[in-house]
Amino acid sequence: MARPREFDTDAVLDAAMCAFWRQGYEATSMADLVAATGLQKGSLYKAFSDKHTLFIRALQRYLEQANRFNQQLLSQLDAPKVGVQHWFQTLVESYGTYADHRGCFSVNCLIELAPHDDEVRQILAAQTVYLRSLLTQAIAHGQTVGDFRTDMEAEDLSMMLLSLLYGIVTSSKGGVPIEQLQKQIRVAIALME
Amino acid sequence: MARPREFDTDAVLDAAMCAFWRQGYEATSMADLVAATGLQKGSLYKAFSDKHTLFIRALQRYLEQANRFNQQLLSQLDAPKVGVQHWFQTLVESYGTYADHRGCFSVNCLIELAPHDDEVRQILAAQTVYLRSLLTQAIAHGQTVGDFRTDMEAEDLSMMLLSLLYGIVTSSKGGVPIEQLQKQIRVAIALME
DNA sequence: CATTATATTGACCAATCGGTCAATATTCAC
DNA sequence: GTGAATATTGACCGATTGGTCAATATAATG
Repeated sequence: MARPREFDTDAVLDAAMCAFWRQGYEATSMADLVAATGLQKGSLYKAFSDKHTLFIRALQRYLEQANRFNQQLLSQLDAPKVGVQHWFQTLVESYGTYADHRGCFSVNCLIELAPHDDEVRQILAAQTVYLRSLLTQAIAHGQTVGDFRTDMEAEDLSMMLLSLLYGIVTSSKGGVPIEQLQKQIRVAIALME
Repeated sequence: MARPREFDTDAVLDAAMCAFWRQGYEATSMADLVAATGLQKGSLYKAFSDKHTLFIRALQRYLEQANRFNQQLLSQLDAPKVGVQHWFQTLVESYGTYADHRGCFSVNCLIELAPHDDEVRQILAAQTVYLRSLLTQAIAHGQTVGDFRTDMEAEDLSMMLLSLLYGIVTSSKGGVPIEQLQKQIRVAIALME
């Protein structure tokens, strides 16, 4: 018995996510978001309360999509080493080939917001725990089938691999060519054999 | 034959650097810089032209100081493995224990500015080249004395180690405890033996 | 002391910031 | 069609943004 929404919430969140992803939180103005989403300012505020809430919603949507990918590529692998390497390569190829060098949204948020934004920090901490559990499981499985060295704990190897991922996507923001990024993955995987 | 400066340029640059380091470029206003440096707005503009120029000067000063440290700890090591590990640990201990989680200024700049600020990107690219050369040299030396494995190129190992450093300081911004960061260094060094 | 040259100061500026809201439009239930 | 409920619109707001500048102060030179 009321007027229905004219826009698709998910599409609007995707557009906002893209803007925040490329420019960061502070550098993205409400005017940018109006342009990116196609909504009027008032509609944005009516639907999402304020800039920060809209940002959190966009971040959460990003993580949901990322985790669908992570879960798909890291769970129940027949060939853990190849699987982990493929997951890593695919991520870096995706993040490292955007012409606008937008990098990884999670890493961008860690750097720009985590130190002073409790909500963002908490969301990203939970994300790290989840991703690490997927990665640790894959590596531990790989150790049982001889894919990875067993003189180191799977927990420690997964932590290192995750930090390396963060570092590689950081390098990519400075314009390091994709071939150099890919080579680092091969080196890291080789060190874990 | 004219009135002399009342302030010390380096001290002002240090104060500005600290503000940019903690809050990022966009989130630091000229009002913040006035408060941090103790100068009046007009004096800041007279001495440094504009916000961006001031930022570049602060970044350059940061890199000079960082490279004095890097050069001191990575050149002509009698015990390359211990030396590299010590350099790494000292950096991470420093970056990972600031109460404000400011992280590494270079990494912050890579994430926030490198994609759309040519000057910053160029400065950081040169910095990466320099730091990598120091690190590669130390590792190559270590290979000749049996400290590091020789089945991998020193170039590749140094690249990986540098990315790992970037990743570890990124993790530190999310509040990962220092012990976990230090453990990653030990694991990485062990993998290189 | 007068001149020259630069430094300091703080009032001032247009533009933009995030955010609000009254007016209008649109839908469904009756 | 009427009324209730929500959506959309864009003008509007005070605060803050980066930046300017005329007035004043301070030094070295002659």
